[in-house]
Amino acid sequence: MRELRTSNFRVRVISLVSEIPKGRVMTYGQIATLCGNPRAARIVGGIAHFGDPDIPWQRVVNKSGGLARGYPGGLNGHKKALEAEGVKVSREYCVDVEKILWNPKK
DNA sequence: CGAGTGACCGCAA
DNA sequence: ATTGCGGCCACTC
Repeated sequence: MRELRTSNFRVRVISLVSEIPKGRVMTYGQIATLCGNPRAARIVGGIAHFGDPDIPWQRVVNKSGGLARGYPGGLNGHKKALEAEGVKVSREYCVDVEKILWNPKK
């Protein structure tokens, strides 16, 4: 079933991130890995930067649990967005990734 | 079609 | 412990 290669990767990432429940976050590396490309973590961020208004990219953080660098508004905007979702963000823009890391397979 | 860029990750000094 | 560099794949222009 690889006929839909129309940016299959992008569709996969979007679908995955789009299914992240409120109060939970995922790391770029994990998303990329679940997508089938553990080295495509950059692509995930790239797709987010290009635009996908239907996707809560705010729930996507890096492996360090830190917020994205190029988020519109800065880390403070991203932090606010996560807190609005019920995610506890440290003042250093770090989330309890070990606590709220969401696993779709589970 | 080709080239450049990127919201990352991992390792090395 | 901290900082710097490269690599990888996909997306856009």
